[in-house]
Amino acid sequence: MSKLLENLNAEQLAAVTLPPQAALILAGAGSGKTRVLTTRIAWLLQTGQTSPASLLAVTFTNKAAKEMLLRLGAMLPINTRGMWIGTFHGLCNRMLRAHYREAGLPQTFQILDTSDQLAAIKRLLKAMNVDDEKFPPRELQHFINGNKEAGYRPPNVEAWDDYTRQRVGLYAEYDAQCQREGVCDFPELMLRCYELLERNEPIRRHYQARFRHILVDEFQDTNRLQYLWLKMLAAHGSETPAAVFAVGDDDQSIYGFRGAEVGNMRDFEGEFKVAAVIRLEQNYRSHGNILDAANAIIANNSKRLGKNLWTDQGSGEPIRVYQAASDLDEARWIVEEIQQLVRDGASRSDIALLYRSNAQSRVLEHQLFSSGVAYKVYGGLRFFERQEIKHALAYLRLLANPDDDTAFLRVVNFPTRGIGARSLEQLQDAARSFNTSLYATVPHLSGKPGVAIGGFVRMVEEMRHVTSELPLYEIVDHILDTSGLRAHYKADREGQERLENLDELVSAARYFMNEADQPVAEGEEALPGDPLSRFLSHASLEAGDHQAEAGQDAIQLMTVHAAKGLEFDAVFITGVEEGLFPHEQSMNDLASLEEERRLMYVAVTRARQRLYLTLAQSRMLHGQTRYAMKSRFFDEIPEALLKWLTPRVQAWSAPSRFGGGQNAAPPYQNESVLAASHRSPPQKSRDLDGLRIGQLVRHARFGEGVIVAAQGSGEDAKVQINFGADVGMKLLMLSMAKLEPV
DNA sequence: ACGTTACCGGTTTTT
DNA sequence: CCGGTAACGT
Repeated sequence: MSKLLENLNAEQLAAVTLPPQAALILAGAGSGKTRVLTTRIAWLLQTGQTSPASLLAVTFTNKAAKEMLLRLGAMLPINTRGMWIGTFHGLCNRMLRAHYREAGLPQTFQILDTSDQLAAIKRLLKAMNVDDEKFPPRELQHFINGNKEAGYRPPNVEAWDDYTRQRVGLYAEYDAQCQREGVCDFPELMLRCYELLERNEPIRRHYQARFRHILVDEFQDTNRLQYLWLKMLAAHGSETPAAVFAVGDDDQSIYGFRGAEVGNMRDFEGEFKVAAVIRLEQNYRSHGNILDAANAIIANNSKRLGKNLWTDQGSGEPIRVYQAASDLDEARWIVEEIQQLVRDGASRSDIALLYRSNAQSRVLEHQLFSSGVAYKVYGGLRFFERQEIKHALAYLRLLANPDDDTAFLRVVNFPTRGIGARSLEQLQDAARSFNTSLYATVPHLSGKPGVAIGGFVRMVEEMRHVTSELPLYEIVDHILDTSGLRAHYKADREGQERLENLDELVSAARYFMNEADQPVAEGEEALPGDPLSRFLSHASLEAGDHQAEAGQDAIQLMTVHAAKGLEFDAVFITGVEEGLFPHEQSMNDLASLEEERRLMYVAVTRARQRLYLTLAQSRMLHGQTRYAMKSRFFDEIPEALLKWLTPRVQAWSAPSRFGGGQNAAPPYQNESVLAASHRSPPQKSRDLDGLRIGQLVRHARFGEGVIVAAQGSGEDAKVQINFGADVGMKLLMLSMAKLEPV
């Protein structure tokens, strides 16, 4: 046991060894959060305070759950298989499969991912003849999910206006459709599970008596429904509540936009009567200057639970700032800097390029590519989301649950088998009048459509018959051939990769049987459901890696959101500009501005040794050049921590070019401690009082603005300046206006 | 049934 | 600017 607790600092030790009671651990970035969580579990088990079966640990992502299991397995000689450690949705799915009857679901209910759900909503609107201009499917999806995640069924939604009442009606229709088809969307898994516990006393009592310790990771990301679910499962308010051990960081709450409620932390502290909040503030990741900057930034937020990171590693290097003339120059400079770092011995995979929005990656990628620097972009299409994989899964879904209309429509005519829109319309009308699923309606269909679609149904029936006794991977292999999917992609000269992915699906099924879903050993708890249903759940709940093909040593490109939880030796935060970071759609109200600030805090705290902040004075966005001012976050970092690598700009502006046009980007000098690059000065140059296009200036009356264009020369020189939303665009005489470069 | 063209819209994202 | 979708034409 002592070995387990070795090398923990005082706060970590206190957290790990807390008595069984509600606990809130405020774990700052890089403070050993995962370590505390897993050591806590190991300690509870090793000291015999609890058994693997009476413990539940919940995370947000599969990655985090896997990590926890892995580390736990390394700490203790126990079999972690069968333990209730997983994501919120994964655990709910497990419970619903075990009690599908009580939950009012078919045994083989299928899970709709976000795009399936959208398709289902579109189909509903069409069937009900609802104008999708008035009720945009995406908006409706957001409405439905938002309500589910707040715990509201249609009757509970407060609808004061007509429009909302109509949307509530559609919400109800949508739920009815899902029920008819035997499918659950993601929030439905949570809500249905919550209601199961709420309404079924024996089941509720069973789990409440069973789980004596509940551990929650990333508590700041929980939504209202997840909070209620935890409260229910923990038998909050009863004589014998479970001990909930919640770990989180309010300063890293960056998912408010998708329903996360940081307020849950405060509520938890109050409602669960947390005796002592433990703060993990010692950071083992970053050098002092980086932490000082992070602390200084986040200190500007109100409503914090309060926390200050510190390190004993020393201040380290200053934070390097580079202000480029354009997004292209920014990218170029970064790539040069990276090449220098690599020459100095840095490993590419320890360098990250972070950005606020995905659109920014394009220029960076282009520059990396043309310089021959290996890089990896995170956040693309995932394996189980690929078109060909979704098609194959749709056949499998029909085998498991023929009432799944989403799956039916996806493949009834793919590969093409002469079933057109008109036939399907007829089928959908008939299904509506019979109130049966499409599949079940087919036998009632007469005429030519009946024959064509009947053929499809017979094919699926045949598949089901032939595969009924086969192991999972052979089922998958079989449907790929019988459905004609393989043949289809084989005939397509661009289908090679898709074919390979289909083969990969067979491998995934084989792997799933062998590894992820082994038959249970003696005394272990069996996972509910048949192998096929389990595999399909797995595919929906764990859509696969974010196309990060491992192996090659490459620069890591990702959004700041995607970087949460990761760390790198060197981090470049790019596009640190007003309007981009903070994003313009989040600059205007305090709550979202504070989320942007937390995002910046997350970004900064990713760096171990070296942090770069870069920005560009002009940037191509949505097809037009935009000029931005430096981000307000710069003003929140003590000047002494920053090292500006951009020298004071000397105006190198030729009148002929100054007026805009193709070559409006002003030349500049570049002087980096690391990568001194030499660019030839322009042929014609002229000092315009230290001003140039893209330059940020201050005007006595109008405040700060950006020079957008200029015209004329000498006495007649005029500059056009954008002073932001309040003042707007101004054309000023250069000789009259007193402009100060900022 | 499938290809072409016109339009729109455009943070962040896991399950 | 660029991708995704919808409507249109063959």
